[in-house]
Amino acid sequence: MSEDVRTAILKASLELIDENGLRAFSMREAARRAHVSHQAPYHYFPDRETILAELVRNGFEQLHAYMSEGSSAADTADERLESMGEAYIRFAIEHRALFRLMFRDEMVDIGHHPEAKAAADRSFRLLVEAVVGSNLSGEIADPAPILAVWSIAHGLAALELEGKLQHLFGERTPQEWKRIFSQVLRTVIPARG
Amino acid sequence: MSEDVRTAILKASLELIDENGLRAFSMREAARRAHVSHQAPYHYFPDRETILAELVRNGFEQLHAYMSEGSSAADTADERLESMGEAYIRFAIEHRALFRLMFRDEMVDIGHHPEAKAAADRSFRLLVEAVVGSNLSGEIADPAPILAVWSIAHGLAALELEGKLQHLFGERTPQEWKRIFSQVLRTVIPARG
DNA sequence: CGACGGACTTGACACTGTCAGGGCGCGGCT
DNA sequence: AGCCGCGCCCTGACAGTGTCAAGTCCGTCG
Repeated sequence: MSEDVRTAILKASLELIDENGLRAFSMREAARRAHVSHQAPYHYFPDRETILAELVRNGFEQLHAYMSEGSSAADTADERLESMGEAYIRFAIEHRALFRLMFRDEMVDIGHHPEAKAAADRSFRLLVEAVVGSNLSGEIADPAPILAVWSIAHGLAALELEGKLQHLFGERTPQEWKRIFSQVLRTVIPARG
Repeated sequence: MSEDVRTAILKASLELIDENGLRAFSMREAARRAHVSHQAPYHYFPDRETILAELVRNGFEQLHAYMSEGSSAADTADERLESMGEAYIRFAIEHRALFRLMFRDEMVDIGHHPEAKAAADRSFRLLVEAVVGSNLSGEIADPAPILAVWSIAHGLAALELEGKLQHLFGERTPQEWKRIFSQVLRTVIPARG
């Protein structure tokens, strides 16, 4: 039965940051929403950070799903990259607070939470494979193309989330994000097709 | 005399986040370091966010100085972009906590702090001019090149700060960052020189 | 001299994360 | 049957936080 309480706390925590941003989360408020005492969460998580780490893990698993779904429908290698970049940005926009949490070292030090780290690594590997073009898991010969794709997708997502882009252009649909991403990418990786 | 207290509070606040990260800042601790009571800061700033907004403003002015200094020593347009990108990343690495603060919407909503916003806009314009190649202040015809440069520099900086890159490669000197940035950029903007 | 207002103080409130120390019910052992 | 232990959850306390309210001192001006 106790799994109910555990999942209720996680659910409440996610709702809090989803609805009102990262600052809206607190252990006591999450406990309140789960209809338990303010100490009940400590039975399942040693501290606040571990609750957030669990959200981060779920987040990276969702991101993985977004990206692999996006890329699976693509034919060429270029289309795969475009779809993955668009999926990355779409995930960030659809889960703003969670995305921020996933990339906030001081809130969740991923080195202390192996399961979250593993999920993050799986997402990273998906991206590497899409760039390198095979499921090779050995050394990375030239990191520049990977960095290019990742930093563009992450940079666009971060700047958009922090409100630095919408005074340049207003709201954007996922379709438009895909175009923007691939346009930026092509400004960079031209001789591929 | 009272300007002393004001600057002492700002100095203490910056030291706090510099030394121990964003979470280390609190009004009361800053007041303690400035040897004033916990309410003295309220005489100069209406609330916590406004103190941080002042740090953000100084931060963007520093970033502007980094970038203009970097680009002034360059001859070609390409070199200018490389130097500005390197300066952007170098600033982020040398002022980790401050850089994060500057791009954290929920900590400092820049829309509520016109001076901070103005400083941010000046930095942005510097980048635009370096990309477009003139001091034109009219419409932006094609945003893709600007987005490319900005998102790559910002993406690299953000991923590095959040510890996502050093397991790929270890520490990097500014020289190496310049090479990485221009390499990534050239993977993207090839036919320029 | 006395009122005033700027610069700063002490005190309080509700909120937070976390430590300490309970209680209650159920399973297993003697 | 009686007791013990333990999983599960609770109440209580503590130091820390941001901010509101009210007070004190002191120089300036009428």
